[in-house]
Amino acid sequence: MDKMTDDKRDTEQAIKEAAKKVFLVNGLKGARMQAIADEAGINRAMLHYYFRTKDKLFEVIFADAMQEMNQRMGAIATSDLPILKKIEHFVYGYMESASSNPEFDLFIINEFQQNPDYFTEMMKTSNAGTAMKAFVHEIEKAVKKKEIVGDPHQIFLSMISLCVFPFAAKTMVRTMLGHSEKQYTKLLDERKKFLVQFVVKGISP
Amino acid sequence: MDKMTDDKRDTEQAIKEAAKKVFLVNGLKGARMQAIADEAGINRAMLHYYFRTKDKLFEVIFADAMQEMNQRMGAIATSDLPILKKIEHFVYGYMESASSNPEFDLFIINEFQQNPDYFTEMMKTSNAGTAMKAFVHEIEKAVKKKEIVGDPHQIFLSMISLCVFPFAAKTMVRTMLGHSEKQYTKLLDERKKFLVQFVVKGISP
DNA sequence: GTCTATACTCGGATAGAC
DNA sequence: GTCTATCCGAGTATAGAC
Repeated sequence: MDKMTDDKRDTEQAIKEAAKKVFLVNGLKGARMQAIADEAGINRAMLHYYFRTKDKLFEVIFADAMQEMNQRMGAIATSDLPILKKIEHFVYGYMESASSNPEFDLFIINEFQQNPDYFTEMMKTSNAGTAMKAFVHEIEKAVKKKEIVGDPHQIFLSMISLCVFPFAAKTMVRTMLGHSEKQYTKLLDERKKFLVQFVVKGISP
Repeated sequence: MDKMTDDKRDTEQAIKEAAKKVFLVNGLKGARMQAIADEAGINRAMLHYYFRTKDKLFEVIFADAMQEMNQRMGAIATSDLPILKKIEHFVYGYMESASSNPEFDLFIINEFQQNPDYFTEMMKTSNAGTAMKAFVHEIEKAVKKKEIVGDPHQIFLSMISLCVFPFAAKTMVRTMLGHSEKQYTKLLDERKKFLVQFVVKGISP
């Protein structure tokens, strides 16, 4: 009995991990149930046994992914450090989180694009939304106090762009720059430091 | 005879325009031949008559798209203005071009991701590659002359990120900021001016 | 719970009449 | 050149034996 339960949990967990991998790389439509089954070391029928349909399986994985996004954006919410420290904290937090899951950014962008309504709703309830709004508000306050300059939305959008794009468009950029996987990883690693300086200078009065 | 030829050209052209629309939004795999046929006001069989297969049709459209990318990047290559003017020129050129074709950026990123080898080859032959390399080189020279500071690749990547991301992740960012289509368009329009100031400050010595 | 066999659906491609 | 009918492969989902 215990054994059965454990087996079940293990299989379920194995499927989830496999599904995450495959969905992140290929998206909902692009993912193949066979690929997920292979990755999990089981056969297709099992997937249906545990999760009924592809869509249902995706929803589970996707909820996890949103959870991760919340955490990333949570890098924002912390404490009441001065704005420049907060920015530094966000850049490092996001970039490090993204490094351990490079496919994630493009995945989210795409799924957002294909199902805007679903996400609009999701955004309201999730704490990613509130964390971000809070951060934008911090920027607004700092601008009012003349600690930094520029339109708050533009500043926020710029930070997101600078952090996310290099991961989302990884293959394209790598090809453009003619970098190897290793070189690009190095570039991304060094980028944290560069970005903090770059952004801080860009918005200083 | 003339009439037939004209009809043929017209149909072919109609298909190309329809295909471009559908492929840009849905990508190669996501696009449906039926959707293209509907958009062009003909039936599916015609698509095959004119372009044989979906892949062949895509290649034609894609070549056009790369052509467009070349032009965008061509905004770089121009003349020997001082580096800061060149940057300004690039930002305005790219953003305006992207505004008239907002789906393009995400499309390219995705197809790149899914077929890296194909593009790596494409990059070598196309002049988009050379135009970019030239621009990176300009940045390198300017850094050496101490006109600007920072790692040239980081600077280049930052410019691309700042310009491309707001279009590529349009829906996601809009949702995050809670903007309407109109508000977001305004944000993008104002962004050109913001970016030039932001970047110039960020890399000034 | 796990497997094999099979049903069903969708979408790209072809044949053949006009 | 254009249309209708049809084929065929791929991929999801289910039935049923073990």
